[in-house]
Amino acid sequence: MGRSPGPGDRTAEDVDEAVFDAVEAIPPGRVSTYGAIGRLVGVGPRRVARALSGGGGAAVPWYRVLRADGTPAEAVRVRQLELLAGEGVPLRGSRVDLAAVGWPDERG
DNA sequence: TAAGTGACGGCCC
DNA sequence: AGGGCCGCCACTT
Repeated sequence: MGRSPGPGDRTAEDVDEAVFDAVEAIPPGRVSTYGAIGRLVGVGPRRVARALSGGGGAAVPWYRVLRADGTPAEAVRVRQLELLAGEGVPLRGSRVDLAAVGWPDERG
């Protein structure tokens, strides 16, 4: 008892669940980043990637999560760009314009 | 126990 | 704009 609260308090499953929940909150046609989701959930970006790599279910729009620079993860790049295009997400070359469709909108 | 790996991010050149 | 380097963190070997 008496141990200070920390990230380790949540089980791995709880963290995964929190990540999935945050990703499901991304509106259609908008996108987010591993770092942004991580900040919402309270974990690092690599932990977010780890959670998404495990699947999470068909209800989780994993393809709406990109790298900080708007580029998709290499491992799923083709499929991701395909799905994003299907939602009408505007692409600048091979990267998404986070300033335009990024979520949450962090501009003041 | 140590070393390697990966759906990352930020800084520097 | 593009590419390299290092730091992070949890998991695997």
